[in-house]
Formats: sequence, C-alpha cells, structure tokens
Amino acid sequence: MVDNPYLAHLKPSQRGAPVAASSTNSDREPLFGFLPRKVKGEQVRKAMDHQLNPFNKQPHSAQYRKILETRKGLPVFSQMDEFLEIFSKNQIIVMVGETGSGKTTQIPQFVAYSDLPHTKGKLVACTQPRRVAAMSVAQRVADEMDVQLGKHVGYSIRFEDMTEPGTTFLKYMTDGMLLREAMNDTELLRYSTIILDEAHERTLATDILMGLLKNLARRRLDLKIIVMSATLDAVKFQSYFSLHQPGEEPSPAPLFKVPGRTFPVEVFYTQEPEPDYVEAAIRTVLMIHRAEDPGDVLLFLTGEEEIEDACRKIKLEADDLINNDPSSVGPLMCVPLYSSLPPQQQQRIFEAAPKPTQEGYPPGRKVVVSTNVAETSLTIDGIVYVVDPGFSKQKVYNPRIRVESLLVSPISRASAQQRAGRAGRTRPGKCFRLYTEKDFISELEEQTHPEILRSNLANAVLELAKLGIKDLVRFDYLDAPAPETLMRALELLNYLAALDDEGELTPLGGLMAEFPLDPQASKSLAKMLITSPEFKVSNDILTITAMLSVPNVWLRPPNQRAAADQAKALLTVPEGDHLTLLNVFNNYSQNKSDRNWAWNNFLSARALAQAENVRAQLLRTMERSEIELISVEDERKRNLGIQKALICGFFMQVAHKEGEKGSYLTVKDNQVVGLHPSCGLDAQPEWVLFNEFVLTKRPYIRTVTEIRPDWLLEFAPVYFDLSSFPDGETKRALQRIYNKKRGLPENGNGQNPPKLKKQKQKKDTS
DNA sequence: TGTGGGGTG
Repeated sequence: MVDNPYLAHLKPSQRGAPVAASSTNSDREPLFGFLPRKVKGEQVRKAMDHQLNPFNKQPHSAQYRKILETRKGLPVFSQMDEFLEIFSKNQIIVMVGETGSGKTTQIPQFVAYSDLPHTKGKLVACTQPRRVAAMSVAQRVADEMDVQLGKHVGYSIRFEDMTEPGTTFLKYMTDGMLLREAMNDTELLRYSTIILDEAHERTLATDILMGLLKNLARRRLDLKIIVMSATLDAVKFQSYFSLHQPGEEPSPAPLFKVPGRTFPVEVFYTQEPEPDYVEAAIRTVLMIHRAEDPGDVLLFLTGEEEIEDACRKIKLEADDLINNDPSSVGPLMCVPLYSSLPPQQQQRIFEAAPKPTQEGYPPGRKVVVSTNVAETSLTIDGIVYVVDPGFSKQKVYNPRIRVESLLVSPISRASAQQRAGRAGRTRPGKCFRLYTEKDFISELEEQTHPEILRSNLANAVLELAKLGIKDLVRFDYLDAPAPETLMRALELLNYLAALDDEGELTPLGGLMAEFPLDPQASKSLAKMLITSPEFKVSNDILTITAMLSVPNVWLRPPNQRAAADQAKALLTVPEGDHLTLLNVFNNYSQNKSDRNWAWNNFLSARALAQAENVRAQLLRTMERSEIELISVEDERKRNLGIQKALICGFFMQVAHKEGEKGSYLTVKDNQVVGLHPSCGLDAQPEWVLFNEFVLTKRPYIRTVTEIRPDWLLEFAPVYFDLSSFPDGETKRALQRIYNKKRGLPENGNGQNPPKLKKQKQKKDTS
C-alpha cells in the first residue's frame, strides 16, 4: 500500500483503514485503493460512475453522465479489462483499432486511470499527425472527463500551448512537437506513458519517434509506450518493437485489438476512368444532392485552390437547381476544409446542414470539400456520402537533383478504405469512387509509401544529430531511407557546416537545430547571427526568414489580377524578391492601425500574422542565444548587407544566366531553369540567388535576388573552390571573376592558386 | 509567364 504514491498524502491511519472506514474514504476519494499500473477495469468503472470527479474533486455534471453512457457503447470500452491487464504487464503495446473503435479518445483516459500520472508529477502524451486532430480530440476528452480544456487535459501544438504545468496530466500533441521536445530532453522524463496515435500514417515525425522510443525504452524501464494504428500493418509494428530477452528468441510486442464500429458502406465505381476528376467530382456531388436520401457529403480533393474552386462551382450549380425547382431540391451548404484555413472557418464543418427553404420542402445538405485532413484525424458527424476521386498531394523527393516537390498522385488502397469508412460513422452510407474497380485492384498501391522514403532528410538528420544519434545510417528505422537520400542529407549538412567532416554536430549545427525551419533557412539565420556584426542586418534577415517560412503572402483573385499585380508592383524592390518580402513585412508593421491594409494591398493578412508569429518565435531563440538585433539606417548599405548575408546561407542555390532567352543554369547541378513569373526583378541579372526550385509546367526558380559573383568567392570559398568545380560555362564565368579579382591590389600579389580556403579579412567591397 | 497535402522553440 505504502508504495502507492497516491496514498502518500493520506494519514497513516487512512492507508490501512478497515473496510468500514475505507468505504467512507472511497466516498470522498474515487481513486481510493488504486495502485498505479495495477488498476483493474472494475475499479475504473466504479471511479467513472463516482459522484465526484477524481481529478478535480468536483461533483460530476449531468453532461458527464450523458457522455459516459455513450462512451460505454464504444467497442474499446467493453475491452477495458483486457487493455488494463496488457498495460499492467507490458512496457510496449501495439494496438489496432479500426475506425469507430474509440481508441483515440478512450485509450489515453484508460492509461490515465491506470498510470495515475498526476500522482507522480508526470504526463501521458498522445501524439497526432495533425494539429486539428490534437485540438479537437483534446476538447472532446476534456468534455468526457468533465474538466476544463487546458487544465487536466490539454493540447500542445506549434504556437499554442494549451496546458497548465503541474495540472495537465493528459496531453494531446502533434508528433512534430514531441520530436522537438525530445531534442531538449532526450530522456523525455516528463512523460510516464507515450502513445503514438495514427502510426499507420507513417509521417516522418512518427517514424523517427518510433526509432527513438524503441531505444529509449531500453534505458527508461519506467516508460510505457503504446503504438496505435488503424490498419492491419500491426505485425510489422509488433516485430519492430519485439522484446529481446537474453538467451531467448525475440518475441513480438503484444497486440491489443479492438474491432471498429461502423455501419456498412456501399462502394460504387465508375465504368470508365474519368478524364477530369474535379469535374466528375462536382457532377457526382450534385447527382447525390438531386437523387439521394438526406445525409451530408464529404468530397476529397487535393489542395486549397482546387477546393475553393470546386466549392464555388458546386454552390453556383446547386443554386441553379434550387431556383429551377425549389420543391424537389433542398438548400446546399458547401464548406471547404484544409489545414491553412483559419481555425474559425475550420469549425464550420461542424455546423448543421441548412433547414428546408419552407415547410414540407426537401431538407438541406452539407457538403464538406476537404484535403486528406478529413481522411483520418477528424470525424464529422452526419457524413453519409463520400466522393473519392482517388488522388492526394504527396511529397516526392529526387535525391539526384535534391528537389522535393508535391505531386498529385493516386492514393493507396488503405487510404481509399479509410475514405470510404468516413461514410459509415453514424449510419449506413455510400462511397462513390471516381475510378474503376479494376484500377482499384490492380493500379493502386496497397499502402501509402512512408514519408521517410519520400523526403529530403536534411532536417531529420540534423534533428537526430541533435538528439545524440551519430550513426544515422544504422539507426533502427522501421523503413530505412535510401542510402543516397541519407548521403545527400549528410553532404548538405556538411556543406552548411552543421556537421563536421567526421559527421559530428558542430556548435553551429546545434544552433541550427534550434530553429524550427529547414536547414537552409535555419543556416542562413544561424550563420547570420554569427556574422551579424559584419553585415549589421540581423533584424532584417530575421524578418526575411520568417516571411520565407510562411505560405505565400500575395493574393491574386481571378477577377482582379491586374489590380493585384499593380499593388504588388508598388511594394516590389527591384534588386530582389527577398528585399521585397522585407519591404512588405515592414509596411505591414507600420500600418498595423489600418485593419484593411493587407486586404487593400492584395496581401494575405493571415500569412502576414503568421510571419509575425514565426518572427517572434525566432526572436526568442535569438535572445536565448544572447544575439544582438541590428539594422542599419542607410537603405543601400542595408540591402547590400542583406544580399551578402543571404549568400552565407543560400550559396548552394545560385544560378547563372545562360544565353539571351532568360534561362539560367543552376550552379553545380546545371539544371536549366527560368525565373518564376512571380519574380519581381526588373532585369535579368547575370547571377542570382534563389529560395526554391519548383517544378510546375517548366522548372522555375522562385523568390530570387540579384547577387555579385565575387561575393560567392568571398563568402563561400569552400563551395566555390574552382579546382573542384565541374567544368562548364558557370566555372568559366567564375574563373573570369576570379582572375579579375586576383588582379585587384587587396587580393595580394596574384600568385595564389585559385583556392580560397580562408579569408583573412572580409572587406566591404561596396 | 503562375504555387503549399501535413508538421516543427
């Protein structure tokens, strides 16, 4: 009994109290007699039915009792005893719960009742791949536990920490957030149990966390880990997390399985492949609206633009239908859903379908047009029809040319099944697949490729290095990335001086890992911090970095393109897009009192607010590192300083003009690229630095700034060491610059070989 | 001549 810390606050006489006394104790104390991690289902159910809430000692509300009754109907609830027993006996559990099992809301609560984290000052964490999911599930569970969100139950996502230290013991969080935390506390000591939810989604962060936790479990025997997944790749997780007892064969991690509770969903396929899936999707939604019984519709499309466009068209067509025959067609409400939508508008998906236009007329219908966020993570009540064109945007990475891009690609069969399942949450439903059954069987991959196999791993490798994991090639991945991808990542980090030649994390690399940005961007920032006294532009680079890390700020409504372009021209700085971004942000800051400023200038107020947020976040990191914020008054000097500072971070993303048709060749890779049409440069400079390479109709470089080639030799001498430079026009151009530079008096006697290992003194060449 | 699925002290 005494080893139960929960009882430590009780008087000794109460601890071993006789039966009669203990019944009065349990009247006031719902968790009386609970032994951490040895709790039985019967005890939990009793505590749940208790008149007092064990966590805040308040009487349970009527709403609590109502929700509890529905919870008791969830499949996972009837297996509580089984779960608690497996939880008591094992350190690592793999759990499979199909859609509708209630795993995401119930398992963390069961764990809380058994683990009693609040009695030992610890937390139970449950990770989610998406922010919306972390927020909405936390709210739901707070309601279920009859506590205020942000108190005993909270969530933690970037920019928003809804937890109260010392009070919160159940925390939903994004997987990326837990990975960030692990960088500062590799032992994750705050947590007594970590639950990785939606593991089947195989996000980059979840995959790395699985590797870390597998390792950590050996060091921290008190840490319990639950890996939850919706589909049946459980065997893979089980063998990955298998137990190795000395002298025994490895035994797979125990499996806890809960059936789903869904209604049957009838699946329809098209007879022929659809040439235009957006058009076909709109047609199908309207067909449902005209001909099918009441019930809401969920349509999956691939991105913001496509979704907004489809919503407009559906609304227009539906209005036509209603105007033509109001007595046979009900009103239709069309709601978009994607992650970059403001949270308030995201909430609209939960609004009820519209009422009939007049009594006796057909009921209204809600149509949610969504990206993959609605595929798992988010449950929308009332969905009866799913329209699945079979596509989503997926990251693809080409390590040869080091380019990561988003490509509209066919989804996997597992994904298609998830989507269909969304139609059967509340009653039997229908799923319309806009592809043929033959394609479903023979063309779709069984599972979505794990993200770790489709990404540029530079960031992940840097994070792992910060976590103290040195042998990245032999890190225990569930699916090991291609060696070339790892090599490219290591090579990039070495060029950026984040890793030294032995692969050890440098102090600069450590600083870079602190910033929640891509290595390129964090490098430019970190390097700028170190060289800021020289360029005196840390304040400006900070702003530019923030602007580069948020979505596009320029709005260009289809019917006001000319006006938008005009507004943009007024803010454009001819030397380069980076300076333009700085100018936009500064103007935005100066016009904070004018609430319509962003709108009047065709700028996204939300993206600018986000940039402000990121800037503040980065500023805090700078302050922690005690680095000064500097800016120079003189605009010409400042712009030059910024251009030079940019080179320190982006020297690998430089292109040289080639011929007269406006095409450029990227340095070393020799890719032929064009300036993106959004580029604001007034001429076509010989040498440019770019933020990103995009592959759309043609290969483009986007966010481009003019530079001087001698700065490349000056600020990135190792990368631009001509003796190791591939032959070509770029090298010849650089050689000319070098020869010219060698003739200059400040560069010595002209006897140096073309190898600029170290610059003694960097002088302002302006 | 025209873009971002999801995530990050």
